[in-house]
Amino acid sequence: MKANYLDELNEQQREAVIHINGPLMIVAGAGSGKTKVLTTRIAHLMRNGVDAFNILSLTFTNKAAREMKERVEKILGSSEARNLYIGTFHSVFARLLRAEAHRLGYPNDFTIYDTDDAKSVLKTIINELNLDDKHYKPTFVYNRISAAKNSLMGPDEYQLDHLVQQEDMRANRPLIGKIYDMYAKRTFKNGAMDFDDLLFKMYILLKSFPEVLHKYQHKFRYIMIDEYQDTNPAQYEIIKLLGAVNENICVVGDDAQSIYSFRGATIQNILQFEKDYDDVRVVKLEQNYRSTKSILNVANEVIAHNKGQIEKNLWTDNTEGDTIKLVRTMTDNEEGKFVADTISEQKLRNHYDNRDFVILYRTNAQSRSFEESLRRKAIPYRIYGGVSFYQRKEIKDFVAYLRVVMNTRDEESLKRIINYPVRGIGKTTIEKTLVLSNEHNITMWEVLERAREFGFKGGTVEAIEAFVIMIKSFQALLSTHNAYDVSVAVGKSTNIVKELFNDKTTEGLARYENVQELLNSIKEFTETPDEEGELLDKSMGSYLQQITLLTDADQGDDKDSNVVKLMTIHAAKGLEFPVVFTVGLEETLFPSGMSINTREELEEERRLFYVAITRAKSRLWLTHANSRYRFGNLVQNEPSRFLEEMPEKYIDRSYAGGGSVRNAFGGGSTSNWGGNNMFDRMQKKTPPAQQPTQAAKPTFSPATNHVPSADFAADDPAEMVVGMQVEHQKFGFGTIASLEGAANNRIALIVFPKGGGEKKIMLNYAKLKIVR
DNA sequence: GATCCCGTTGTTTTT
DNA sequence: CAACGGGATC
Repeated sequence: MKANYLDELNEQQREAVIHINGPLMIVAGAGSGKTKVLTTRIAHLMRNGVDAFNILSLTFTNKAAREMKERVEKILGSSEARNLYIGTFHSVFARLLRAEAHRLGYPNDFTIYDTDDAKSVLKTIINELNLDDKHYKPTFVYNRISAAKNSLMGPDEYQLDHLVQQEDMRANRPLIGKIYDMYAKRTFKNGAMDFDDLLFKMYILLKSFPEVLHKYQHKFRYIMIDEYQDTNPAQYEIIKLLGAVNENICVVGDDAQSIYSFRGATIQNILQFEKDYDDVRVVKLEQNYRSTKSILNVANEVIAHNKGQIEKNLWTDNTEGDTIKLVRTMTDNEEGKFVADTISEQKLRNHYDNRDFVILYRTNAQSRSFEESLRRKAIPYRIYGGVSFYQRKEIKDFVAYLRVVMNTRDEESLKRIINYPVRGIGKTTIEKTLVLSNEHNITMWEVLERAREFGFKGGTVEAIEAFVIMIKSFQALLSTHNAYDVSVAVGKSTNIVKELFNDKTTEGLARYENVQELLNSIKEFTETPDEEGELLDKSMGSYLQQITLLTDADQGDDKDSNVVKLMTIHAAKGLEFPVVFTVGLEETLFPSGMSINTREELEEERRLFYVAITRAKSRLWLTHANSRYRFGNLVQNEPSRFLEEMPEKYIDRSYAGGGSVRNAFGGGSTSNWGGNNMFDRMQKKTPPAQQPTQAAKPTFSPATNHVPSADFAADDPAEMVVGMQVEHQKFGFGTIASLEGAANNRIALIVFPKGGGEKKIMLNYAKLKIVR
């Protein structure tokens, strides 16, 4: 054990670490050494006689959990840390539920449904109710149910709650409560829990079984929660229950970084923590060790635009550093090119490696232009997020076998594989099976097991019996072989591997490789040696649980891969990089057009921006494009309002008008707009063309200089017809030349005499005022 | 039962 | 501009 571990802390950090008993709230500003405090505190607890078995630590990602364990071990110099209970809310509760599920009537090897599985079940139910799944969109219904569960509202409460019912009525979807009810029953029948159930059922478990609650209250005497600002009411209540006896609850968070309200998180949890317990000790970590003064000052000033925060003053001893560069390009492609060029230059000029750069964006869809430009310059990169490996069809199919082997109640997975690969169990048979299972109130699997008894005949019954025997043979294998061997057997007996191997198309090849990769991952999982006697759960059930609960941040962070990283700002939370590009800073994109309707939404967008800025250690670029493709159309975007909230002092706006500068120089061709030109201008600080008005807001001049009428207000697009005179905010007055597209996606061709000629305008997107 | 073509649809953010 | 789903077709 390092004797001097306390010496490495500043005063506030030490105060947080040595507080052992009683509720503690650590308000940890960005880059203030939060992880260090958390890990040191755990080590300190253990050094002061607290048994590792009695410590529960909840994190946001599995990766954070792993790191935390490693760091505690390092401080302690022993492997006692392996006994700590560290993990994400979801994975920890999944593990506890796997031990207790029988009490709730679930199999201990219950399946965990990911979002796709859940939506698929919902779609089935919606169709069963003869509802239109275009009106009752599974995604919409899923979100409603998810929100309900995250506020601990079951189907009955949902249907009895006036406010909720009113909302559904107003949305013209009064039957969501009914769907919720059926969905809950169906997933239960399937022996499956969705993500939200892992919290919701955990709560139910603790509430309904006092002996269970007592057991875990006694076990988890010390509870630590990271990223507390992103917890939702369900998590809040569970923590409250678990911590009620000892009240040794330590929460760590930063209200300025609360960015998950769309997932039910409520910032109130952290704002109210002091009122939840008596004698809450509050420690504020206000020294930032990560960023330059310039970066931190910009961040502080931006976040100051939000109301009602926990008061704190984040400061740093670091150097002032470079100014923050603000860059405007004409298009999204040029934005991509600019970033790639700048990365090349910075590598040469400041000796950075690829791994020092990150490109942060608001939406996953924005990655495209950066991928292209990086590929063109042969800069290796890696995208985090997007479609996960485990969401690919061939992987889901294979995993469905494993799920059925573990839990035959899982109808969703069963339906997926019952005739894949084709084995003569067709649509009619499946329908019949489902009807029988409903009639007799048994699972689909039981119907299959008793197929002959239920009157299936000829080839069908043979096919079914062969299938049942096959699955049972896998189950038998499970008791003598490990997860990997069983998986290989599945691949062989089902012919899936062979079939994919024989498919020589490019996609077929990719699918084959993906399945091989899956098998490899199972192998790795089963064969990773137990670390110093640590008993890891190597069962198939544990594997399946792990892969569905993987977070984006968890995907292979090959420490040695020297590549530029691309990710959403959400995915970047908790990370830091020497050089950060935050891109797409435009109105309707960042802040998102979906989140500008209430103060709360806008403030969350601003916090997101704050998170983006504070990821940077030494250099920060902020970029935006004049126009970009969205929904297949070129749209013009105003620069983000957040850009106006930054203090001039630390900002270098000299490239703000990249496009205009280029025009001023007369170089019209994009292709010769090389990075070197850009770089040269940067070094020489050549004043851009519109320098004289720099002090004002030169960047924010609209594409044309139309000033909207005083009474400008958007009219209903439905009323617009050909020949009508309209006014556009930017393009001025024009005439509708033609209209196309369906009722709610009409596209008008409008002639703007002063605003640049013909424009195609999406009516439900652009704001147009009818003149006559 | 598979494949192809067409139209529709969607872009916040994720455990 | 994708990607996905539904329907028609073989």
